Amino acid sequence: MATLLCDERGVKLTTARRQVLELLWESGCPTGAYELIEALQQRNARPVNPPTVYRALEFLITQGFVHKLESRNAYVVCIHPERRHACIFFICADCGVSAELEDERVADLIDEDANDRLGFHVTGRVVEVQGTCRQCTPAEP
Amino acid sequence: MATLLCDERGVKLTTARRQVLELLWESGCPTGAYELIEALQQRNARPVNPPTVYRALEFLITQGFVHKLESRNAYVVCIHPERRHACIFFICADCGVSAELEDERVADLIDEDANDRLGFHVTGRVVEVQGTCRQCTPAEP
DNA sequence: GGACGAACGTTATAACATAACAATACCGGC
DNA sequence: GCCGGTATTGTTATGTTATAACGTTCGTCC
Repeated sequence: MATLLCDERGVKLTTARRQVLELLWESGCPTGAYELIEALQQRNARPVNPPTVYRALEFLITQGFVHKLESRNAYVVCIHPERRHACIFFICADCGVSAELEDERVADLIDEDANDRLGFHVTGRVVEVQGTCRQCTPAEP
Repeated sequence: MATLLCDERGVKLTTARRQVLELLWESGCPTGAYELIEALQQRNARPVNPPTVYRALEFLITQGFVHKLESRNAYVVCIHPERRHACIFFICADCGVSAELEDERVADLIDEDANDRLGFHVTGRVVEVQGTCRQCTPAEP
């Protein structure tokens, strides 16, 4: 699917980029750059230097295939890369899994605050929520 | 003021902690830990190692006197440390200044999403907005 | 004044990220 | 084909942010 989107957009999903994206899909949760470097190293059976992975990540983020979780210094695949969106990340402190949710209302409130109260021109938003996911929260009595 | 709050809470605002807080007040904008190390070094005319500043920051954050801007790896004083609050940071990409705003509605929406859609138990929120502040935004015609 | 815990000093290193430049691959026109 | 320009990758080095581990000091309580 990323392949299709890249074709449409006239950009190239090269081997390195595709592999990093695959690794993030397989991982299923936020993953650090150096974990990716190691995984890529193993997959290709040869040394991989940081810039390789960081460049791939930069590309994938620009294309909207991957998000960076600022509060974790970790990277995670985007669940709907086909369109721009205002998303919120819920990151479980226990199991490490992150859930991505779209909520325009939050973005709208933020933009409203920015405009009305500060005269601030918004270009990007980071909304990350810490806590514990359903699986890791003991059931209520 | 921080002194008073610390007394009330039975915790100590030691010299190192007070100095870091002062430096952040004087700086007036988000400041990196290593900038603080350097500034503290100058102020005290002797070497300061990272743990000194990081420990002070940890304390100040715990007490609510300082926030960490995750998207910047920078630290900034809190404008109302006397109570817990749900705040949003607006960070100017141009001049680097950050504005802190309180908006319960955003926090409520996030908690609502967490509860209703994910069964996620929220313990903390990071809401940081990138953009340009009023001063740095050219006036509209 | 000794036991205890909190804070601090010191050294080393872990973890995250980018600069700079050389080498190579890809792709259009000729 | 092959040339030239551009995008991408390789490589080396280094910059930046943060913490581990352990010993020392300091204040306080009995």
